[in-house]
Amino acid sequence: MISNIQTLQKFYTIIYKIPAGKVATYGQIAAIAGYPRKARLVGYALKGMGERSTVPWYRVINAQGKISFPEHSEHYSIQKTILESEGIVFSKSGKIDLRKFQWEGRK
DNA sequence: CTCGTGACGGTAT
DNA sequence: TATACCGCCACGA
Repeated sequence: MISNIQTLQKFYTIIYKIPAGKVATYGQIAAIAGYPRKARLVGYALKGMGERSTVPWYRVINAQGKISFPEHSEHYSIQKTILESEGIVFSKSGKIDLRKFQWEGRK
Protein backbone atom coordinates (compact mmCIF):
# COMPACT_ATOMS: atom_id res chain seq x y z
CA MET A 1 0.00 0.00 0.00
CA ILE A 2 1.08 3.52 -0.67
CA SER A 3 0.71 5.81 2.30
CA ASN A 4 -0.13 8.83 0.19
CA ILE A 5 -3.91 8.60 -0.16
CA GLN A 6 -4.02 11.59 -2.48
CA THR A 7 -1.87 9.81 -5.00
CA LEU A 8 -3.96 6.66 -4.83
CA GLN A 9 -7.17 8.56 -5.43
CA LYS A 10 -5.63 10.27 -8.44
CA PHE A 11 -4.64 6.95 -9.95
CA TYR A 12 -8.01 5.37 -9.37
CA THR A 13 -9.88 8.38 -10.70
CA ILE A 14 -7.88 8.29 -13.89
CA ILE A 15 -8.24 4.55 -14.34
CA TYR A 16 -12.02 4.90 -13.99
CA LYS A 17 -11.96 7.11 -17.07
CA ILE A 18 -10.54 4.46 -19.34
CA PRO A 19 -13.48 3.43 -21.57
CA ALA A 20 -14.36 -0.18 -22.30
CA GLY A 21 -12.57 -1.39 -25.41
CA LYS A 22 -9.50 0.68 -24.61
CA VAL A 23 -6.42 0.18 -22.44
CA ALA A 24 -3.82 2.43 -20.82
CA THR A 25 -0.27 1.75 -19.67
CA TYR A 26 1.05 2.07 -16.13
CA GLY A 27 3.38 4.83 -17.20
CA GLN A 28 0.57 6.66 -18.92
CA ILE A 29 -1.55 6.66 -15.78
CA ALA A 30 1.38 7.90 -13.71
CA ALA A 31 2.15 10.66 -16.19
CA ILE A 32 -1.44 11.90 -16.35
CA ALA A 33 -1.53 11.89 -12.54
CA GLY A 34 1.50 14.15 -12.57
CA TYR A 35 4.10 11.55 -11.67
CA PRO A 36 6.09 10.86 -14.84
CA ARG A 37 8.55 7.94 -14.66
CA LYS A 38 6.80 6.48 -11.65
CA ALA A 39 4.90 3.69 -13.35
CA ARG A 40 5.75 1.28 -10.55
CA LEU A 41 3.64 3.27 -8.16
CA VAL A 42 0.60 2.54 -10.28
CA GLY A 43 1.35 -1.16 -10.11
CA TYR A 44 1.62 -0.90 -6.35
CA ALA A 45 -1.62 1.01 -6.08
CA LEU A 46 -3.50 -1.66 -8.00
CA LYS A 47 -1.86 -4.49 -6.14
CA GLY A 48 -2.87 -2.96 -2.86
CA MET A 49 -6.54 -2.54 -3.60
CA GLY A 50 -9.02 -5.17 -2.57
CA GLU A 51 -10.72 -7.70 -4.84
CA ARG A 52 -14.06 -6.01 -4.26
CA SER A 53 -12.89 -2.73 -5.71
CA THR A 54 -14.72 -1.62 -8.83
CA VAL A 55 -11.62 -0.04 -10.34
CA PRO A 56 -11.18 -1.41 -13.88
CA TRP A 57 -7.63 -2.58 -13.17
CA TYR A 58 -7.80 -4.99 -16.11
CA ARG A 59 -7.66 -2.07 -18.55
CA VAL A 60 -4.12 -1.24 -17.41
CA ILE A 61 -1.24 -3.02 -19.16
CA ASN A 62 2.48 -2.37 -19.61
CA ALA A 63 4.17 -0.24 -22.27
CA GLN A 64 5.02 -3.32 -24.30
CA GLY A 65 1.32 -3.86 -24.89
CA LYS A 66 1.29 -6.96 -22.73
CA ILE A 67 -0.41 -8.12 -19.56
CA SER A 68 1.94 -7.80 -16.59
CA PHE A 69 1.21 -11.21 -15.10
CA PRO A 70 2.77 -14.61 -15.73
CA GLU A 71 1.14 -16.02 -18.85
CA HIS A 72 -0.34 -19.00 -17.06
CA SER A 73 -1.50 -17.32 -13.89
CA GLU A 74 -5.09 -16.89 -12.79
CA HIS A 75 -4.84 -13.12 -13.02
CA TYR A 76 -3.57 -13.32 -16.56
CA SER A 77 -6.48 -15.36 -17.88
CA ILE A 78 -9.04 -13.25 -16.05
CA GLN A 79 -7.63 -10.04 -17.42
CA LYS A 80 -7.32 -11.37 -20.94
CA THR A 81 -10.84 -12.77 -20.93
CA ILE A 82 -12.38 -9.50 -19.79
CA LEU A 83 -10.43 -7.43 -22.28
CA GLU A 84 -11.36 -9.72 -25.17
CA SER A 85 -15.00 -9.48 -24.12
CA GLU A 86 -14.66 -5.72 -24.50
CA GLY A 87 -13.30 -6.08 -28.00
CA ILE A 88 -9.55 -5.95 -27.39
CA VAL A 89 -7.58 -8.18 -29.76
CA PHE A 90 -4.48 -10.09 -28.71
CA SER A 91 -1.83 -11.08 -31.24
CA LYS A 92 -0.33 -14.53 -31.37
CA SER A 93 2.42 -13.43 -28.99
CA GLY A 94 -0.14 -12.13 -26.50
CA LYS A 95 0.38 -8.50 -27.35
CA ILE A 96 -2.17 -5.75 -27.83
CA ASP A 97 -1.69 -3.24 -30.64
CA LEU A 98 -1.47 0.00 -28.68
CA ARG A 99 -1.82 2.04 -31.87
CA LYS A 100 -5.38 0.80 -32.05
CA PHE A 101 -6.43 0.19 -28.46
CA GLN A 102 -4.56 2.63 -26.29
CA TRP A 103 -6.75 5.21 -24.62
CA GLU A 104 -5.70 8.72 -25.60
CA GLY A 105 -6.27 9.99 -22.10
CA ARG A 106 -5.71 13.48 -20.87
CA LYS A 107 -6.08 15.37 -17.69
C1' DC B 1 19.68 1.88 8.05
C1' DT B 2 20.57 -1.59 4.19
C1' DC B 3 18.75 -4.81 0.85
C1' DG B 4 15.93 -7.38 -2.14
C1' DT B 5 11.68 -7.18 -4.67
C1' DG B 6 8.34 -5.82 -7.90
C1' DA B 7 0.96 -5.52 -11.84
C1' DC B 8 7.28 -0.53 -14.82
C1' DG B 9 9.85 1.86 -18.59
C1' DG B 10 13.53 3.71 -21.62
C1' DT B 11 18.03 2.71 -23.87
C1' DA B 12 21.61 0.10 -25.60
C1' DT B 13 23.34 -3.97 -27.86
C1' DT C 1 12.61 -9.19 -31.93
C1' DA C 2 15.00 -10.41 -27.58
C1' DT C 3 18.01 -9.62 -23.61
C1' DA C 4 20.43 -6.90 -20.47
C1' DC C 5 20.90 -2.87 -17.68
C1' DC C 6 19.75 0.82 -15.11
C1' DG C 7 16.65 4.44 -13.05
C1' DC C 8 12.80 4.72 -10.00
C1' DC C 9 10.59 4.18 -5.36
C1' DA C 10 7.28 2.16 -1.71
C1' DC C 11 7.60 -1.78 1.34
C1' DG C 12 8.92 -5.21 4.30
C1' DA C 13 12.47 -8.35 6.28
